[in-house]
Amino acid sequence: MTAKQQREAHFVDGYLAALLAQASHLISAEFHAIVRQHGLSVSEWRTLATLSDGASISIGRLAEITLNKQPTLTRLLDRMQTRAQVQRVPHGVDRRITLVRITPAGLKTVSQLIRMAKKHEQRVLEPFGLARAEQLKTTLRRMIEQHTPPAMRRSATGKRP
Amino acid sequence: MTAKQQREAHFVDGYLAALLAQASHLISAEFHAIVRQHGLSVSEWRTLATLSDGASISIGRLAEITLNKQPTLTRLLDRMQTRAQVQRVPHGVDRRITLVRITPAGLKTVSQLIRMAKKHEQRVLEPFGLARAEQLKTTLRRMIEQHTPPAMRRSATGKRP
DNA sequence: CCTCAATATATGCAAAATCATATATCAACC
DNA sequence: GGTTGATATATGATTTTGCATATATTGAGG
Repeated sequence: MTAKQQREAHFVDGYLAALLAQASHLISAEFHAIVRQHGLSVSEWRTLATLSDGASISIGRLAEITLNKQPTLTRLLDRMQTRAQVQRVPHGVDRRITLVRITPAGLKTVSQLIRMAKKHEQRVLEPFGLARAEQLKTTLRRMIEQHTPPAMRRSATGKRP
Repeated sequence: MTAKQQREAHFVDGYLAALLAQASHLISAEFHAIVRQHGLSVSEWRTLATLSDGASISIGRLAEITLNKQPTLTRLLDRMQTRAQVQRVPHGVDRRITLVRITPAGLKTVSQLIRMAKKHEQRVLEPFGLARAEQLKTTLRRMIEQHTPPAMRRSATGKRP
């Protein structure tokens, strides 16, 4: 071991981006096993969870929330539409926009999963206590807000399609 | 808006896994733009950063750290080996294991990036202050530890190849 | 109106990821 | 030392991703 490595732990061990990615990956992986059992991919689960409140939302905005590139999501939606989990709905005012909404079938699938996700989250956060858990979420939310590019803030929720 | 949605914010807005994924994605995305400019994909950057301390490490372990599936990493390493950024090295004792180590060329590329990554991290954490930043990292580390499956703990560091 | 830059989604195609499984090796047991 | 189950990596076949770009629509100016 070199002198440098004695003074300082290995780069990746303390690097925030690496910690965030690892934590996100590990926490999600546990639940994603369940998601797969219900016949959904991770992106499909994120998509249905995002749409679970029943609101219509543009494809572009949906891509941002579900962390997909737009062409990827377009094709994902094609597949989900085939399985009747989501529907494309034209935007009433701006015809460039295609809105997406969940179908009853999709909602049925995702409702179960959301209940399980909440339980899983509780188990994950339990050892930290409520205060620390809230603090973590607050910090993450602040970080998200600070690093959301301005172009992304114009939300296309499509309340009036 | 239904009664339920009045009482309680939309599921994904408060869901820990979603917050972690969003934060991880946004923070990383900023730096990944720089990574791309240096001709590396995100997985390649993670791989080189992990190997940057010069130690040899098994392909399986490397896949865990870089959040890749094993077949994906095998093919990624093929490409990186072609570009002489990494080398495969046989394990001296267990011939099932193939160790990977960084080459001088790979190290040169990644060293620059690591310096920039550290500066980027500083900028990200600055608004939170040192105490809160450390607290965040501590919480993430605890979470990672608690959720690392036992099978993953047997580290194949390959100190004596 | 007409043009033109900006925006939103879709698509062709090449590259990459992934599942299932093959191959090779090890370790424990008889 | 031969058999068997476990472990580590590679590979074939297929699906998915994503870059670059096409298509469609809007909005602002002239």
